[in-house]
Parts: sequence; structure tokens; C-alpha cells
Amino acid sequence: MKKRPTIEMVAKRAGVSRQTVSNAANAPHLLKPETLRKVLGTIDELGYRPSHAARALRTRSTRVIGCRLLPSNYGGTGGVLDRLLHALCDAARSKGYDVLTFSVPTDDEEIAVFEDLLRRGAVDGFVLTNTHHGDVRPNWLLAEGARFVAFGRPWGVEHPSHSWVDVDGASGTRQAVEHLAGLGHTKVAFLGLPEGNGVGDDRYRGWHEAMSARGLLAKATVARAEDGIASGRAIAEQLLAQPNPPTAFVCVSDAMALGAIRAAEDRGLVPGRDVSVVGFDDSPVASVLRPRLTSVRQPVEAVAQKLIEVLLEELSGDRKKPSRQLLAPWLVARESSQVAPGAQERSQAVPGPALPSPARRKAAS
Amino acid sequence: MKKRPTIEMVAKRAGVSRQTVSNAANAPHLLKPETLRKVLGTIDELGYRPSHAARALRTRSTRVIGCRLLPSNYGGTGGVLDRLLHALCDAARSKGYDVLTFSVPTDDEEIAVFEDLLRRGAVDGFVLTNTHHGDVRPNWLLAEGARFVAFGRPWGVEHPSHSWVDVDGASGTRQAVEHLAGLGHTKVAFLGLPEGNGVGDDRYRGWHEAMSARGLLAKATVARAEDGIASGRAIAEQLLAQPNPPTAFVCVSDAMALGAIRAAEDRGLVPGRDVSVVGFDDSPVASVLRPRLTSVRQPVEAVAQKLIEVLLEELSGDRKKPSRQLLAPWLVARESSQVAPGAQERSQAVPGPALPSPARRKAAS
DNA sequence: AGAGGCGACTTGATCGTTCATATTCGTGAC
DNA sequence: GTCACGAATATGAACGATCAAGTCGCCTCT
Repeated sequence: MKKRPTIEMVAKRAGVSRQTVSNAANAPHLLKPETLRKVLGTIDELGYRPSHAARALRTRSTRVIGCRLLPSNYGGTGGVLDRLLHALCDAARSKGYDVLTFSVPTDDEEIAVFEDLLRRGAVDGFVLTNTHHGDVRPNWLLAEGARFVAFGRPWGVEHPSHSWVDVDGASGTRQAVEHLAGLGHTKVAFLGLPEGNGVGDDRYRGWHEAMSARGLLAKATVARAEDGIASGRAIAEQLLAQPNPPTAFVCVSDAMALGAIRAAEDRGLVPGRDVSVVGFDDSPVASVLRPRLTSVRQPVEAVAQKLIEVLLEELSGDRKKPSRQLLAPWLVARESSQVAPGAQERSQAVPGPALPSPARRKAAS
Repeated sequence: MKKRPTIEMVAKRAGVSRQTVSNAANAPHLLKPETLRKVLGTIDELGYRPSHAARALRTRSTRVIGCRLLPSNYGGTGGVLDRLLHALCDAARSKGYDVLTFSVPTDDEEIAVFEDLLRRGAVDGFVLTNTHHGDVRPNWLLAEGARFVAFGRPWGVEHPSHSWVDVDGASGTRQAVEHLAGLGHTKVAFLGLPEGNGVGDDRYRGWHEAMSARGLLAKATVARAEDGIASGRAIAEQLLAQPNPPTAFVCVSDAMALGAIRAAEDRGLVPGRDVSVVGFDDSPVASVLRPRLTSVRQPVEAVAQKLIEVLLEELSGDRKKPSRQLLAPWLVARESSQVAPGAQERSQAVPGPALPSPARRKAAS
């Protein structure tokens, strides 16, 4: 391990005092242009960087953000959170922050890690992911006076007293319905989660609104189950077995969508041609499946940027009312959604089999 | 932000000196049992944790490990690295370390981040992932005197002067061949990467050795291409078009395997029944595909544990000769590999369609 | 001419630990 | 009786930055 240069060494070499070197980096306007140039030159020459520890000790701010690592299960939002972490690291680093990750199985253990990191003063704040109904973490953090932003709305809380950033799920399913209606579908079913799940209800609402606006609710069917391929397959199977079954499925997740595709295959239907399916999250499997899955993609990079932005405001300490940011997702059309059987194509083009770079912003609304 | 208790507050409350409190945590054997009990009680009562910054400043060790976040592309080893990160965080935390992540597009930028983190003294060492031929990072780190472990062997280097942990790819492909041979396959092709890729060559070697040992090399065919579904499909297509085509494929990655499955389908063959396919890495798609993909799974948790273990030795400073650890992967059999057409099943059972918890350690060798 | 103010830089104090030395106290040896 | 010694605990000095007050010219104003 090479010895790192200290501020003192830079000061001596440049013929100025410690403080002047410090100011060169933190408050350059205080220096005479000539001095500034000289000091910056020396800093560069020695490759000096202020010691993280010393600075953190003095300023009581670490410029590190803690973030839980969530299991990349491909049923749920796994793929999304993986992309989010990348974008988060990028966004953080561009603002001079670093991201510290930890992997815990439960919310309670996450709180234990929060406590550890806060007490040791190892991080300045947190990014909370996977908020859900009855989530105890926000309250714990608020009580502790910790700074944080949530990715995900505080479901079921009347007047949330913390900042959050989220993706408008209703907009996503609305786009899905518009897309399918544009392809001539009138019997569009919804595969959702059991009621009471915030994300699930949100996405259901978008489907319901759009179906209602189009006057298609009468023909609509809904089925709910826990997230997963098997459960999606089971409930899609039920809907397809009814008389006058749906020709399209809007699904709360890609896992459900995959289940719907399997259920269609089970009945000898060709997914895409006979039954259209739209998933949610555009998880990595979506573009690998056959047929490739039309899905609603979350603007993860924008979310990450907002999260960092909001968290930094939170950290700046000007305690103002919490910030709320709702970003819109967009639909990525692929082969799993095509013109309804027996319908004239009206607006939406069916994507060809080869889509080198996936079409972005192909939103219907 | 609540005010954190300091060592001084604990000392005052317990009626002892700072150093005694410090010793209670770091060198308990120096205290009289009675004092120790009293001090630990006070520490617990106040919820004291030593300040990360202060301790790092004094001891020059941060107990933080840096690790690059690699894009989870589902062609390459993406899924593996995602699992690795989880396991790494777990293993690190269990040893009192934290993991700091960053996301960079190129090796050069990774070096820039290394430099930044080292100069600021923000981390004690690194875990290097995705080592490859002509990798400049190890040499840079060695020259800088930084501590690190690589996940992946230093391909193409005669006498590597740093520690590494890796998975024995040759063992994996050997297991794949044994498995397929056990199912009665004699014409087992290999879909690999262009020569010169360390990982690719390693996995090729295992296939070659096992085929040779079984006397099957005469009938064997090999095709190579860049990793990916499309390229895998293309080269598998070529092999299937030959007279007397292979009945099984051992693939260097799951992406290649998926390509082989597609190629088989293209020719009207049923993957699994007419053509068996074995992938590598057991990426998340493997168990979602239809047929579900037999694949070689890397012992990621064990790798993570070893990485941390070796890195901590490295950090302890007793400079001894670098440590090398090669761990064995195992085969997870699924529907994509089945009894060879026209062959009697000899040893290996074909897994049923439902496999709630994937069989572990189903190694052939 | 002296007070006052401002720009440009310097100096001591401080953040909360641990390291390197004290100090204190009891006990056994001579 | 005191001297040496070890066990247990206490005290000053770092670590390397920033903060909060300096100091020192120099210019302006009265």
C-alpha cells in the first residue's frame, strides 16, 4: 500500500498553509487566481485526494449512501432492482457519492443494518426499495431521524412524511390497454395480485380506467393470484376456459405474463397470434422468450437520478416538506402482442422478429 | 439525525477511561472480568458503536471492500455476478466488512475509480471480477501496492503474483459430457468461444478431456463464436446441417445453449427429446425456458466466502505467496438433456417436469 | 493620521478513535 | 523496609481533514 499524500504535504510543497489547500478544493473563490493555479497544480502533481476518513470525521458526512441489495428473482421486480442499482451507483458517483450495499433476507434485519451503519456513522442516508403495505422501515427511519428516500410509494399511508420516487404503474397498464385496443382487442383480461398489494392495485387501476374509458369493461375479466409463473398460468388457464375467453392479457408482472403464455400454449393457442400478452417490468427474460414479450418498461435511470437528487436535498438539511416524484413508464412492443384474431389492424404496427435496439418511448397514451 | 454516543460518553458513564472502553471492545482480555462486564453493559445501554470515520482515520483501515458492478447481461456470466454480489455482501458483513459498489463501462474507468477510492482511503481492497486475457487491472493494482483478490484466474499469465479464486470450468464441462454419455449420447458437440478466451478455453478443455477419455472424440464436432443467443444459434445450425449431426450440445454458456435450442427448433427437432443441450452458469433464464435448461451451476456462495477469506488474509499484511483456490461447479439436470434417441437409458435419471428445489451436487464425476 | 474594512492567507482547536506511554496499586523477594 | 514487577487502568499524542478565529497588508474614508 503506497503512502497517500496528505494536505500538509501539498501545503508544504506549494508553499501555502493547509487551509489554503483545503480552500482550493472546497472554496476556490477565496484564493487569488495565481495561488489557486499553483495549489491545484501541486494537488494534481502529487495526486492528492482528501482522506475520506478525516473529512468524514470532521464534517460528519460520509458521502456514502446505503442501499439494500434485493434478490433478483425473475418473478417480481428483480430485474428492475438490478438495473436500478447500476443507475444508482452511476448517479451517486456523478454527485460525488458512493453506494454501500448489503444483502439481508428480511425487513427486520435490514433495520438492524440501518442501525449499525447509522451508529457507526458509515453512511449519510439510505435508498429504500420494495416499499409495501405495512412497511415498518420508514417509520423506524423517521423516528431515528435518518435521511432517506424510498423507491416506491408509502402504500396505505395517508400523509407520508418522507420523500419518495415511484413509477406510475397505472400509466403503464393504461398504455398496455391502449396498445391492445389499438390492435383491435376488445376482450382484454387483467392478471393481477391479490388486493391490498400497493403495486398490484395501482397497476389494476390503470387497466380499469383505460378499459372503462374505452367502454370495454363489460367484456373484461380479472383474475388475481400471488406473483409467479405457476400461479399466473393457473389463473390464465381459468380465464381461457370460460366461454368467450379474452384475446389479450394485461399482466401485473412478466412472471404472470409468462404464465399466461404457458396457459395459452397449454390450450393449443399460439401466444402472440391467438392470444396477446403484455407483461410488466421488461425483465431480462422478456426479450429472450419466444414469443418475445411485450412489456412495460420502467424508466430506471431517471428514477435513480431522481432518487439521488431528492436524497441529496434531504441530506442538505433544509427540512422542507417531503418530495414526491411519479415517473411514467413506457411500453415496449414485441411479438407477444399482435392484431386481434379477426380484427383489422388500426394503428399499432406489429414489430418484426428482429428488433436490434428495442424501441423506446413507444407509448400509446 | 440523532446524536451518536461517543466513547467518551461511555467512559464517563461507566466510570472508566476512554482506553478501557476501547479495550473492552478490541482487547477484552486486558480487563478485569468485573470491569469488562460493567463497560459492556454501558456500551449496550447507550447503543455505542465506534465511529467508522474516527477509527478509520486512526487505524488506516476502513473495513470496506470495493467491487465493480457488472452489467447483468444474460448472455455472459451476468446472472452469476449478481448472485456473487449478494453472497459477497453476506460474507463480508459476517466478517465485519462492508461492500462499496460502483458501476463503470470499461476497465480503464474502473482503474480510475480504483485510484480515486485508494487515494481517498475509502476502501481497504478490491474484489476483481471478469478477469480476462490481457487484463491491465491486476498489474495496475500490483504496481499501486493495493490489496485485492480476483474472481477468475489471471488468464495468460505465467506466474501470477496475486491471489485468485475461480470455478473449475473444465470440471463443469466434464460433468456435462459424463451426464450426456450416461444418457447414451455419443455424438456430443461443443459450442464454444473463439480461442484465446480464458474461460472459453478452460471449458473446452473439460469437454475435450472427457470426450477423449470416453473415446468419443472421433465423432465430436466443435464450433466457436462470440457469446450470444444469435451466434450460438448460427453455429449450432451449421453443426446440425452436417451429415450425421450431433445429438447433444455442451455449451460454453446459457446464451449459447439457448441458441442451440432455437437452432434445433428451426429444424423441426424437439429440444430435449431429439437434441440434448447443456448450458453453463445456470442463469435465471435456464429454469424458465421451455424446455428448462440443464446447466452447470457455479458454487457462488463458496466462491464469495473464499474471496473474502483470501482478501482478509491479504489485508492482514503478512505478505506471503498468493493464494489460489479452484472450486468445482456442479450439474443441474433439467429437461433439456434426455436419453439419446434410440439409446437405452443407462444411468442418469431424467428429471420430471416439477423440481421445486433444484437438485444440488448432482455431479457426475 | 488613525480608524475601519476587506481580501488573502495562516494558525489553533476540534472531530472520535487508537497507539504509545504513563501511573497506580498490590504482592512477593531479598 | 524497599525494590522490582506485573496487572489494570489512565493520560497525552497522534491520524488528516475542516471550522472558527486569527494576522497582515493595503486601500478608503473622515
